[in-house]
Amino acid sequence: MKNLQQIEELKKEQLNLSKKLKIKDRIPVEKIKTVAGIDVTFTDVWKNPTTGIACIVVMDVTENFKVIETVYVEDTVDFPYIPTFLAYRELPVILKAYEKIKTKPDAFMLDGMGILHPRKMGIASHFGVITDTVSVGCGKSKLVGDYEEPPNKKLSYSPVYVDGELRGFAVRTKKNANPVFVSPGNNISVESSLKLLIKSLGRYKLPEPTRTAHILLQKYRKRLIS
DNA sequence: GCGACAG
DNA sequence: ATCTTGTCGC
Repeated sequence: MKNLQQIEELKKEQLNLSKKLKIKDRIPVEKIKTVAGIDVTFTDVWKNPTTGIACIVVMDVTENFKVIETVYVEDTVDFPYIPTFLAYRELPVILKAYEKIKTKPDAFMLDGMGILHPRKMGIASHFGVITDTVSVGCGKSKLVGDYEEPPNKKLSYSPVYVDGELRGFAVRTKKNANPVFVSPGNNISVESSLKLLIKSLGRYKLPEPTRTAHILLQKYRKRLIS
């Protein structure tokens, strides 16, 4: 567990980091070619501490999602999952993987939220601020915000608001599938985060970069524990 | 006071 | 997040 004092400290840290956010385009989405998908899994999710495994897959979204580079990193993780503090659990191992990649992708796509977070510091934003990169968060479920269910039609979407402010979109990436939630991590606008998500979509519900990272991790994990 | 709550 | 194959329904 974790004591209340420490949580309050981390909240302050998130608020401080949020001051460094740049929610505007560093590069037009039209010029983005390479997108890195980032995901994390654990050998034992119920245990603490446990071993976390991070995977980063760099791919060219303009060349049929051709994979350019893949890296994996294992590391001990000793921080529980606490809603709104996901970064403190998963970011350390992710940063190790980040240091390992040799190519410099135009943008990063993470599993989870960007500024669609109570303090605008979802894991994608935290990552983007720490590394000063273009990042986007795309999660399978909502953490915070108000929105209306988008129509059941491929690529329909609806805005998600927090404190009356537009923070992201609920996007129906596939017909008959629940919407995903996209928001800027850092160095990109809310509208462009939606454009990049759409640009990163293949024939599945989840964007290819994170979907691929997730699949590769499942295989890596099975090989590791078996 | 009660419910909600990324992975 | 993970345990797990086939099966039902839009």
